[in-house]
Amino acid sequence: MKTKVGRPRRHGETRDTAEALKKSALDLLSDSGYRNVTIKDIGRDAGVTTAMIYYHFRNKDELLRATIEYAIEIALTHFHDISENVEHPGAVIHAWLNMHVELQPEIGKVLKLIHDYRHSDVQTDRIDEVVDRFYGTEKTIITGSILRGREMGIFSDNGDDPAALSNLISVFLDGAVMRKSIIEDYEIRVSVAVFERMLWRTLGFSGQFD
Amino acid sequence: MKTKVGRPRRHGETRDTAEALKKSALDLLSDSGYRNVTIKDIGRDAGVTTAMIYYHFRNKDELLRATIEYAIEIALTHFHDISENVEHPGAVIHAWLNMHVELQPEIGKVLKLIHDYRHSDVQTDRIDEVVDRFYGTEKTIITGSILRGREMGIFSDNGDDPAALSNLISVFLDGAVMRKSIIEDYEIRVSVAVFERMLWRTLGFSGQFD
DNA sequence: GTCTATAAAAGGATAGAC
DNA sequence: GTCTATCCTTTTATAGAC
Repeated sequence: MKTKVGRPRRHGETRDTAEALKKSALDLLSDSGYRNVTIKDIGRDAGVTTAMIYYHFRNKDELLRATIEYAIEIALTHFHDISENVEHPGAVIHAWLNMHVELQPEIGKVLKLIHDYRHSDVQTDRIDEVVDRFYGTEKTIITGSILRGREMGIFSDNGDDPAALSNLISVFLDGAVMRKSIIEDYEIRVSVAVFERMLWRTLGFSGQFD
Repeated sequence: MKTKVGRPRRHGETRDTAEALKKSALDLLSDSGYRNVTIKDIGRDAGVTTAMIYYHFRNKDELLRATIEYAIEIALTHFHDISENVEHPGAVIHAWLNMHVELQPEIGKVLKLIHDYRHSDVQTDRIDEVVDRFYGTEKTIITGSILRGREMGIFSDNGDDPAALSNLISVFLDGAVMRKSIIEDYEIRVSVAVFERMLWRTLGFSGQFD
């Protein structure tokens, strides 16, 4: 993930501090919610004063926007890892589901930030774009796997639209990740496993990779 | 829903204004997010001054807590409507899914408030309780329908735990409602329909009610 | 129960030195 | 690049009259 070129630096922005700030912002904001987190809190957590925030970012909203972009970039890295390193279409989807279980806290943070920001009065254009990319990547990977699986004869073609199925998976996973962040006791691993079984049934797949 | 007895009134709390305030709070908070909404906004929307809020509620957090309770009470009313007026177990689940499509904005508001509140520093005990009741009611209704459907021979018993299936439905619906509030274009109706088909397949049900 | 007026606090943002 | 000090605005909350 090189953003050296193409991303306009605001002033003389150095990586270290700006990134530390985004990291702190991500943690604090997703954990305590926007309302409880002040510019001062974020600075303290990152080990700098508030003035530094205004050196690196135009204002609090800018920091937030940058933080969401930052969080999504990280998530997208994991997304691509799977699509590039896993072959079997069933295994891709399996890995996909599992990734959400393993990385629930991280993905939960991203979702929470997106959700928080959604109906704010801040200009959301650039965030819209990165959110679209987030869900777009997911759709590409899952839809592609379903299609490939059908071509390979692993999945049966029961007429369901692959895009619709992909959407189903995506929505369920969001729900699961969110539920886990609302209800501590929620057994996300079990829940996702039940969903997976249901999915294989729908796709006419045995659930055995190789 | 009579709360006349048992719920301690703070001062001389009259229904009209207090409820108007909760209504306004629910709208504004779920729409713009906590951070953009001030006590003044809520008062203005409800047609009273800020002082009135402090007459009816101890502080902003108290108003919020009351608002969440209020929102969940409303949702629970819809919940019970279905379980009491629909007979066929398949139809109950169908109605359940549909209710989330129809009432997405309202349920979305509730979820958003719950989510917002979750990791705040406010004492969350009373909210925990009402959230548990919210999900508990859902679980009771859906699990009961599945069991009843199996007893009636409408659903086949494939060994899946009814509670786990109920959970699956609940989580998916939360995801769908949330997705709709994040992505305007998301076709929640279609998405839920796809899910329903998948569910009937899992339950070995034709999808025909009578 | 509701308002006006105002106190008290917090938070966002900036100037200027190093 | 980073800090100290500080300003200014917004927001929460209260006192007291009607």
